[in-house]
Amino acid sequence: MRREFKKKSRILLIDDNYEHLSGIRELLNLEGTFDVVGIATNVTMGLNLIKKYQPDVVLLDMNMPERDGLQGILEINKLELGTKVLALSGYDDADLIFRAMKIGAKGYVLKTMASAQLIYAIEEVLNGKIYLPNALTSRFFEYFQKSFQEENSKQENSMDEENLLNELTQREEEVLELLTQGITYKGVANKLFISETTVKTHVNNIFQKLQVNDRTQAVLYAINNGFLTKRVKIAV
Amino acid sequence: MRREFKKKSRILLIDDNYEHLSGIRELLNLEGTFDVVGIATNVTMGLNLIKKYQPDVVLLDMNMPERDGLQGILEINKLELGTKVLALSGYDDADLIFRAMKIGAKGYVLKTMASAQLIYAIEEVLNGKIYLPNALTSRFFEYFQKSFQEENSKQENSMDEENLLNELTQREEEVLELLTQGITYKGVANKLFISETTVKTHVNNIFQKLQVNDRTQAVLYAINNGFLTKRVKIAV
DNA sequence: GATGATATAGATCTTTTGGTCTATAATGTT
DNA sequence: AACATTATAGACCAAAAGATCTATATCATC
Repeated sequence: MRREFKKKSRILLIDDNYEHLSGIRELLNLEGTFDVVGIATNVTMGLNLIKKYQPDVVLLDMNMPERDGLQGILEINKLELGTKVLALSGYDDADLIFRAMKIGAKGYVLKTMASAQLIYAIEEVLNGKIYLPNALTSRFFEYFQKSFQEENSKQENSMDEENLLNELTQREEEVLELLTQGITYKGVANKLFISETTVKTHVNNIFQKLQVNDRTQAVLYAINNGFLTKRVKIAV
Repeated sequence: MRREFKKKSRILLIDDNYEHLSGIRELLNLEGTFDVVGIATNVTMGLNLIKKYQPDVVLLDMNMPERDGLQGILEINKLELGTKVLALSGYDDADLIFRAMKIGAKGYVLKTMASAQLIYAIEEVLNGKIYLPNALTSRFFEYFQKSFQEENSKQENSMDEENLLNELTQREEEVLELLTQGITYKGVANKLFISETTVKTHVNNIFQKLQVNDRTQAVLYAINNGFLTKRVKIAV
């Protein structure tokens, strides 16, 4: 696959600093393999241009007034045009990096980085990879690990303690699952095609096993102990 | 800071494959800047050696029987000796990478990687950085973003919708807070020094505002709508 | 064939919850 | 002064939830 014969990659730039914008455009145009199909100084304009020109990659500045970069990522992704967003920022703010990556940026580069690295980042992203410079990867993970620290130390301690959820039989798990959706005995009975009293029996057994005395506590126990695994929640 | 005068870095290896263990030991010894202070073929042995020799870095194989690698990371960190764990694995299993990094690995390298890269990884980790090869960074982030996908798309849609929790008065929030701990009317009444009927009134108002009909649903609404923000949960 | 675990279900009773309506005091707003 | 909001609280009632005890039927396993 020789570069010369490849179609030029379509790039769009969004940055409220016009000087910077022009600088990058020059740089990318000089490179020869890129085609800067549009530039915008705010997200709203950018979104319109994206719809119009459907670029492969959008370089999106994170630090803009009003509708900011994070929001921009979400909205670009909402268009579902397969546009890849490469976040661009002046600072290596760990929180910002974390949030940008979390909501779907394909990479994150600093404005202070050498232009060669920017080019490389764009190429990686174009190839479907995710690109984060080593320094930012470090900062990202420090933040990442810190945000999970609490949970980890909790887990260290509770790891040898058995998870009471494991005591539940399959049927009991099904019942609990429905309880975590806020359903009454009658509702559960209907869903599982069993009598209400049977549900009550199951629920009572669940309470015994989880050492709680009511639904709410059972549901909370379930949520806090990985019953609804893969649940992730960090404020954007 | 010239390498020759630096104290050799202390490394410990844990891998159930003895051949591999010896191979790495040779490699690191040849390098000259490392001092392999111990090797172990399982986590239990490894932990003992770590307590004894206090290495700077532990190379820990992820794919071991019985007490596995993830558990190993947790337990090494629990010792709080500042030992840096570099995870080592034969496969680039995204889930495993994610979980290892989440619980505090300082890096993750594949056994198939060139020895130079292993050396580099160890050095980065020794310097307090976090090291993940580009390929694994990509895999990590794909997994990472996927696990947040649901939440992101939810946020896109619900971003303008008002959060019903905002309708609640301060007192109602306090009551809801207690409900999310699984407390009865009587319990809430005692905690807030008000009568049980007052609590009922508040709770009824909360139900109205959140458009639910019982505690469980209210608690679930609260949890799912950022009442307990910064809550993070991914199964280890 | 006895044992144990599981799923099913009925009877009974107490406690808790939830719905509705009314009422008062305090506070702030127009 | 009139009005709205909020926090407080009582009365009453119906529905739901929870606790306890007993009892079958199935299935695996020893």
